[in-house]
Amino acid sequence: MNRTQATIRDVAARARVSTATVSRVVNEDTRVAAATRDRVLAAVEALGYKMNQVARSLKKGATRTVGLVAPELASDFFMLLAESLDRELSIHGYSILVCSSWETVEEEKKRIKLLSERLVDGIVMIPATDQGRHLRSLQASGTPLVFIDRIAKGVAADAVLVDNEGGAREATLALVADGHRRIGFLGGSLEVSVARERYEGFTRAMRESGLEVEDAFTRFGSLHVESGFRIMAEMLARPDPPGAYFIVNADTHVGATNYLMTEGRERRDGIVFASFDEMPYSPLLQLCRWSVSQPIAEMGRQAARILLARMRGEGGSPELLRLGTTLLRH
Amino acid sequence: MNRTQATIRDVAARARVSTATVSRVVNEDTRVAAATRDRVLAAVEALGYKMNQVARSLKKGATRTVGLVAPELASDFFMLLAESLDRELSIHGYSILVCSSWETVEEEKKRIKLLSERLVDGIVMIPATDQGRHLRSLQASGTPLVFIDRIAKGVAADAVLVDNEGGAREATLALVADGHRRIGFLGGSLEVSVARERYEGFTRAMRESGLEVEDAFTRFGSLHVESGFRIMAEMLARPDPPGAYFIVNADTHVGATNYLMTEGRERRDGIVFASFDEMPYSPLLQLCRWSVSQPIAEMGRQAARILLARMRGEGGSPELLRLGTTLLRH
DNA sequence: CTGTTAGCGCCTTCAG
DNA sequence: CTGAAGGCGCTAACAG
Repeated sequence: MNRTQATIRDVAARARVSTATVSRVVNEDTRVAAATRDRVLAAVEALGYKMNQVARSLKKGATRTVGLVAPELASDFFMLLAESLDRELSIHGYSILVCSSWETVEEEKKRIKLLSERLVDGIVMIPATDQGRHLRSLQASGTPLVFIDRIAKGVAADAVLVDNEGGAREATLALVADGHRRIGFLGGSLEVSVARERYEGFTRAMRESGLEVEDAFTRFGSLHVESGFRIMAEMLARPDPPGAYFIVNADTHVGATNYLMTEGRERRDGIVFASFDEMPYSPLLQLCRWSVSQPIAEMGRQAARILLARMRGEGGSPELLRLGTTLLRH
Repeated sequence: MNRTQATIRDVAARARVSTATVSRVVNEDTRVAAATRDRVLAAVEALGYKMNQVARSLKKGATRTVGLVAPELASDFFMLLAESLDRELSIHGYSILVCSSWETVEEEKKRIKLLSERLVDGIVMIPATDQGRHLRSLQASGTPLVFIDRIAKGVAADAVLVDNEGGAREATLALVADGHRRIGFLGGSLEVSVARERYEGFTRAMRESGLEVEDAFTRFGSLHVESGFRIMAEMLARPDPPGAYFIVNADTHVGATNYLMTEGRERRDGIVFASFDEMPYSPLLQLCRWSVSQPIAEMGRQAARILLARMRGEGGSPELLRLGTTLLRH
């Protein structure tokens, strides 16, 4: 085994052709005589030649790489998305460079800069916040950007979202139809567009049903398990808490249910949830009556489709896709 | 905004220095006069210069990128690992290129080739199977490789594993101590080292306790939710199923519990689980009495540590790390 | 302290 | 159908 990797030159020398011909062969250019091609391929085989994609990228100004930026990597939503994106993009020869923004704009900015220096051909991102001004320079440089799940302001990019307001409204109306009149809201900060839209769907459904949205029955936290645990505990510490709740996402839902599991059975009797997200472990969420299922894999497919089109150079004004959700009864 | 990205040359021209000086400044080389540095930095600012990392990588023969290959991206274990790795590696300026092997060696081989062509500086992988012969050429090329969670045969690489046998044994012994004598095993294929080792821990504990491992009480599937659901159903379809089970991982556990949730309460009364993995939703796994918690974040940290050392060029024989697990009572 | 120069490995006209 | 040659943007000797 040779210490150093064979280059296109070594192959050329061995096959007694020029590097241009080797390049043509390995790139499947048709304008090469069959005999020459065979000689080149034999040399490739013999030397264990492997193309240096970095050199190729430098020459072509494109890397066949897309960046994926998310506020955190350890979330069910993110991983399903990443899997869907990988499936779609790898078919077309793209690799995925993942990075976490740790839920802050500053870190997001750094990641974007990094990706941009690495000449990624496109970026898919779940923005950490509503703020999108730091993405301007990216756009100016011509790198396609597709938002997914959430959207940031101040920058015109394609986006694949779900109908958060509609889904939340539907779920809340289902609780109302079940006869609940005192309904609480357990959710994430309104600064995150997803949480805000779901809150709006909730309040709209309440208003349409002639019900009051009581501040005392509303709790905002982050979108994490611990937050769900805490705000559920806070809620139940109140004198007369509601029996039904709309919950903003899966993690909050898990946290809230976890809290109730630490309490006695009598404490959770008569408590009912309607919640965003349907996960493999959803059947275990005993208090869940309604869940709003998001088409996560489809979001990944659509984002990949749009990004691929942009990377192919297809122009046009930004596409804003809002996919529907499905209400499930448990 | 200029149509084309400024290069080191544009900066050099504007600052009236050579490209070498610009290179020194942007690479924080100290041997540059303060006045010159300032002029260069001003030009960098004015032109919005951004280093082309692809060109840099070509020149240096290193990309500050590590590949992460896993059988699937959509698993809680994988995503926690990815997060931990990203945290550790990004500190040192490395980015992560993720790809899925879709649980097959052929696909794994393709991904490895891709990563290797992209000149990643190192690879962390959860092998899809025991087979590791296709990783030989990678090793020969000098790219450091660290296995995590599982290990493949036929190739000498560093590995970060957990004590699967010990953890499974401990959990099984706990069930025995609770008075159970008829204990079933719900698990993954023995061709996956993780499942095989846990099965061995289970049988060892049974043997040590003077108990029989009955084939009729043993079910192998994949390591997924659906598999857990199915094998639990199969087990309970038997005339006289056991009341206690050791379950090989979180997904199988969720699947098995999901199945029991579809059945009446009387059906699951008296059924108890001991299982590998502790997840945020674990409190919802009502039938779980004992769980074996894996230090996933620590595995990521250790893998990153080893990989960074290898990428720094530190030699030595492969390091095989086996981290301990923690038995938790529920 | 700064500049000149020679590539890293590949692609791509342009000739032949 | 094939070869020669000039970079892509950056770094690293080597001079000065």
